[in-house]
Amino acid sequence: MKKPTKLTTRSAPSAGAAAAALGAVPASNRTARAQERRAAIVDAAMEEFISRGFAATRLDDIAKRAGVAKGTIYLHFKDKESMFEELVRIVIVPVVARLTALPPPTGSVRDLIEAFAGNFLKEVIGTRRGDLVRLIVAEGPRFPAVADFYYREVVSRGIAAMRALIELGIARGEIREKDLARYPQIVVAPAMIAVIWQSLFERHAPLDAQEMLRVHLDLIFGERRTT
Amino acid sequence: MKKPTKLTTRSAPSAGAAAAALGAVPASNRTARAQERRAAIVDAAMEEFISRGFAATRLDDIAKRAGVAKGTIYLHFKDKESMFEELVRIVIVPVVARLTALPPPTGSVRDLIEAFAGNFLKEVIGTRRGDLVRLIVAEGPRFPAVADFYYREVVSRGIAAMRALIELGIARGEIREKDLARYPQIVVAPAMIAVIWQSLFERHAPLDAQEMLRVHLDLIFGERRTT
Amino acid sequence: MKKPTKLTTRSAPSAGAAAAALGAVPASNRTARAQERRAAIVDAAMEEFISRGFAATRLDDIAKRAGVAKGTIYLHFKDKESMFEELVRIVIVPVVARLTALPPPTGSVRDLIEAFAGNFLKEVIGTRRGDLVRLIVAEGPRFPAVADFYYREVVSRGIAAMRALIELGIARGEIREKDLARYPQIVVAPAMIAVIWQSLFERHAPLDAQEMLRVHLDLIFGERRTT
Amino acid sequence: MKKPTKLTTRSAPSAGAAAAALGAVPASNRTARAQERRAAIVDAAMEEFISRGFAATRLDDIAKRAGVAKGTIYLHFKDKESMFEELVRIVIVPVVARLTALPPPTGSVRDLIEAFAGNFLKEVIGTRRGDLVRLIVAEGPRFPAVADFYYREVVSRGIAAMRALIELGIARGEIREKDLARYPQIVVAPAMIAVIWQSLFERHAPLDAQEMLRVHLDLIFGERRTT
DNA sequence: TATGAATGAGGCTTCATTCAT
DNA sequence: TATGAATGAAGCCTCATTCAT
Repeated sequence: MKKPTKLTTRSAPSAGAAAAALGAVPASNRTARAQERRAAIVDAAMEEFISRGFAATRLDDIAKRAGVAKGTIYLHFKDKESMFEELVRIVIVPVVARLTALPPPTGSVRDLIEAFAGNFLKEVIGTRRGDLVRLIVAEGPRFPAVADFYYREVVSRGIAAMRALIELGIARGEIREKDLARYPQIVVAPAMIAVIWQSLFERHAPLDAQEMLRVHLDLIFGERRTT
Repeated sequence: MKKPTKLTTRSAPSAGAAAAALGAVPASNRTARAQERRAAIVDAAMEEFISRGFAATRLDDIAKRAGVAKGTIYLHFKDKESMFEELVRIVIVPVVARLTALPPPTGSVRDLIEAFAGNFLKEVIGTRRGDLVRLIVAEGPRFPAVADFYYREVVSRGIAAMRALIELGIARGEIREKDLARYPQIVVAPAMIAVIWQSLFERHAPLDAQEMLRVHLDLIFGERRTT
Repeated sequence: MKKPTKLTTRSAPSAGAAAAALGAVPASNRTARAQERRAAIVDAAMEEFISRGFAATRLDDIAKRAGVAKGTIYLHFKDKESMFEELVRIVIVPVVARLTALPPPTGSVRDLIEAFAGNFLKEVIGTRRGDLVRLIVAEGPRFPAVADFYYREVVSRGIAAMRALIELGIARGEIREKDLARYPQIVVAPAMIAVIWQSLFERHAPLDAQEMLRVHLDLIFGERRTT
Repeated sequence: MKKPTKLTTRSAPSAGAAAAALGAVPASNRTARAQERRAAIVDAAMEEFISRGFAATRLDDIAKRAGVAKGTIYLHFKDKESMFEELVRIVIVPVVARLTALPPPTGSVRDLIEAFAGNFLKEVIGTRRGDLVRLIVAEGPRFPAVADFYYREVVSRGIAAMRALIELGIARGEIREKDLARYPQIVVAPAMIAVIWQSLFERHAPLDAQEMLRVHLDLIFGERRTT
């Protein structure tokens, strides 16, 4: 992070106290407003970057969508490039946090992976977050910092976690293919493909991602016996 | 840059040869030169678009790299957009043509798919053609014409061909998972992931795509018995 | 150049005054400045378009002359074409407004027309407004919108007004030639010719427009008896 | 004239003789062809300059319309500017020549002027030549050479001739208004206005130029008694 | 802090002119 | 002579960034 968030800084005593006295927000109005604006900018920027790519996105449009003046953006971000880089962090960090704080692994490995797939299906594929993945694929080469961050925070962790699951699956005899632990990418691949497919080819040929992932899990774990 | 480029070379050997191969006649020098130039522009544009994306690529740079004047580009392409769209066609069409004219399918389905994977490995993953795939993923949403073309010429055909192979594999008993024929994407997914991985994360964690694809095929066909 | 121009002046007195006259409020300095700039651009553009014609005029030169940056022009006008079209409106509207609010028609028809000719002489012939007329003649065919506007606001009204005067003159017995009311253009023609003559042939043979118009009126009304 | 016409120069002896032997043209084929091309270029250029103005006319379009290659134009004209200047000369000279060699002035002055007006009506108003006049009005200020030439060859002569006629008319008692001789422009003005009107406002309000000119002559000569 | 008018570098594109064939 | 591909200067316009209010 290049810029510390202003959350706990500079709470204007007078104005802040007044606001507190009125019983609205605990934090100073000043700061609260600023945070709202910042969030609005982040949301708007996300939207624009996703639908136009980095280079084709205009700060004017971001400002308009966020309901702020163009100059305001520069109160929160150094410039367009670092805005983009911070953006990816800002959006991804909470997602990673949530995934890291996963429920304790109980039940079969297939159940675990299925649960994970279910989440992914609901929260990523076909959503704005899915488009973010495509955006990173698109801009990664021109933004090494973004690629680095994404690899470090998401990919490497995801791969590691998946590898652990696979090894567990192998140990428990749920997974037959022992080499799979060396390439957790294989397990994740169809989910990624689904993300990309929705962005590019949905209108050519809709893809039932859920069913595809099920078939893929059947391939890995063997067909599920009807319980 | 993975491949050395023809920065200021005037007679691009490969392109020149290709052009010469097309016309039976010695071809008036005039025309031959024009073809060379066009090829040089195509190569240069490819390179630039891949490494910077559509919007961030400057025609000036393409011209410089191709060793022609800026205006010359406009003798061959209407504008930047249609250059990009034509480019994708120009590069992809011969690839599709080559793949369409495949050798007669003999041997086991696994052998066939393995052969195909081998080709893909050699000709796409980690090459400029692979980068082109990433470029299409990146720019597709802003270039419907490109996405359409790519779906029509590459994706739909690839999926159809793969489906046929899978069905053959099922019929012959090589493939157990019957639902696989409904989602040929699953078979292709790791190859696509490999393409993207090379573009984005190679320097973070090199991926042995060949071995990964082998493991994936083992997953589908069962482990190969040592011959 | 017939009139000295406000090359790099920042506060164009006349324009500024005009702007101030419009808004009752002291008008935030911001807005006032913007209006000044706009006026400066309009003046500069007028000057350039008149002396070079539409196609040969460079926005760079307009900006330089107006003392603003190139981009500033685009805060006020969509593009070069619509700037030109708006310009004609901007300059002509107040003139028409002034003429429409004419003094009550008293005295002889000849006096009226003479008064009108006097105004025309002072305010149009040999002035920048006269050059504008020539500019419209020059660019009209390529700017139908301009020709339309000019016909609607100036020509058709002028012809109608002149026809009314002629009919009055005929009714009062001041004008003998009855068919003149069918072609008010005849009455106006020498004035127009004077405008064009000043633009093109002044240096070859100066034309005493005032005297010419007098002779023309003598032709129409008969020679004036020495009062 | 900056470039001597190639009419009598360089008649390739051999080819020329051969052509002559065949009995076709007396001049060499070479030269004849060149002249044809030159004429085609002149026609095409006229057309384009008239409909687009100098700056907006592209040599490409002239070449296309003339059926020659772009380079060929440069074999006949030094550059775009001098082409334009020569063009005006080329087109106007024969017209002037024809008018200079007028029929011997017989009959009344009114008849003479009426005859002239008739010619003007037929040959100028509403024709390409009329548009040429508008073109000169449009481009004159930027092409002093053109304005000079036009003044010298057409305007001054026309004015002089008209003045002579007016004086004759006054001497013969046909024209009452004696001062008219000082401003022959007055006599010509409606004809010029008609030219401009046709170019600009024909679609808004068609003008019966013939009738207007008749009324104008009535104004000058008094209404014609029915013969 | 917030604004948005102003800036001007930089990109795309056009087109007069050249020159090898 | 004639061609037209090639050139590159120059123009229009956009948009990230600044800064006075």
